[in-house]
Amino acid sequence: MSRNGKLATDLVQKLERDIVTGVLKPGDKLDERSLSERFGVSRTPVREALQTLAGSGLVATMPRRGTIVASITVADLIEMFEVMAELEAMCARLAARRMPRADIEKLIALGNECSELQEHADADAYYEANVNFHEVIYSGCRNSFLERQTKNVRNRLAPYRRLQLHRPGRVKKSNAEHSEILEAISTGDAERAGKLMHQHVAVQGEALNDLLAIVPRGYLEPLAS
Amino acid sequence: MSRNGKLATDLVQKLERDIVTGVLKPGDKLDERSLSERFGVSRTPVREALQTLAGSGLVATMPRRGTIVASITVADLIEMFEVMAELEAMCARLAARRMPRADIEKLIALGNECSELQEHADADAYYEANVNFHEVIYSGCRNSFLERQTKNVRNRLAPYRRLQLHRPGRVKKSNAEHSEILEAISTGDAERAGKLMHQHVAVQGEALNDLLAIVPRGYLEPLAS
DNA sequence: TACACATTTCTGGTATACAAAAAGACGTAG
DNA sequence: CTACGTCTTTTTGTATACCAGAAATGTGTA
Repeated sequence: MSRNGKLATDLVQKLERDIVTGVLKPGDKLDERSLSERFGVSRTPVREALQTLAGSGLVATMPRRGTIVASITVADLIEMFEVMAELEAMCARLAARRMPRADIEKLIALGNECSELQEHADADAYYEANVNFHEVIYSGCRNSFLERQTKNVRNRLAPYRRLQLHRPGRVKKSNAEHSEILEAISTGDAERAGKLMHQHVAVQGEALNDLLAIVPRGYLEPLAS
Repeated sequence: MSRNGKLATDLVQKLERDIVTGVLKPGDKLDERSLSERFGVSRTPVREALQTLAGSGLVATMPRRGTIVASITVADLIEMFEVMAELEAMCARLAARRMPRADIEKLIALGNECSELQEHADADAYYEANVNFHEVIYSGCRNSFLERQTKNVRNRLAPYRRLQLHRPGRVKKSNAEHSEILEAISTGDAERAGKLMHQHVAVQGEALNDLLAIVPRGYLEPLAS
């Protein structure tokens, strides 16, 4: 059975996908034995995978008490969105200065795809296209370290961010903002691109209250880190 | 023998300290068996510690080829400093808006300490005080997530950043910049604080060439990630 | 002398076994 | 009937044994 070659890495990717896509929800227990027999490997690579995921913040490990999919406090959520807005704004600023023409074309295409999907009110499909749109901008900043850093924070926020789109009217507004950002980038207006992206990503004021109101029980910790 | 309670965590902290303080240098091999007998534990916690450090980017693990203290490419170095400047700038902006009066007093004290140490040309002591100065600003941003994120990147850059201070005249200039930043923060001028901090941290133009010129052989990878 | 191939050795990856601590179940006492 | 304490069970943390793959070395041939 046991195929060679870095089983732990595979597990990390599979678990990461399950967490980011919402198959596994914040607070879910990740039992080592269950996982090991589910994936047909021993506990060792499972433990390594969990260790890695803990390092990137996607899961939380409490000594002697097991590991769960990371659930964060309201304070953490606010802080992380604050940082996320800044990171994405930086990506947008740099992208406006550095993104090659070919990628701008790609961005335009994805913008159009978002617009089309918006009509059909398919939240999941739109979410996918939306992710692609943002990723092209990450890539366009031509700073692979910033790109990795940004994706990491995004992944950690994914379970909560996904909820946003279910707010009525959010998809339409989001799409309009995409158009503005796209225009700023393609004209090379770095400052404007950054500012627009910051507003696009930041969750503040009433929008924050709305988000908090629809976060399911268990997604948030009562208190403590 | 084996004392209970999360040996791996201790190892992470010890190795992290050794890397950040320069006892272990980029490119140094981290042999699992040597480490395990040096610390008197089995390979299992050693592997977990290395896994964790790999997650935070301080060491690099090549499949079947062992792990070394992370050595990065010139391109990586430039990218990371670009992000670092932005993160510290964000800390400074937020600190200017949020830092409580008591912390500002602390910052003034540390600024003075830096000034005094500058006279004596003790690079290591100055480096220490300099770290403290910056950490008070991280803390002052009142965003613990941003604080952790910033410290993480700083740790990864530590082996290279330490080299900067050995450039003649750098300490004096750095200290002058601290004064300006301090003034901007204490007067609540967020934009100015951010801009000054960005310039303070960013390594660009001739300064970059100087830095690259004194990076020891082995600190940088020839190519590839 | 230089290069190619085989063998050996060393090191990392995986599995399993054991120990310790926490959670849960059960019984008894109040 | 409830509450507390003890025992069992479950699950994590650590150690050890085994396996596989890559680097190093040695040998033979061109």
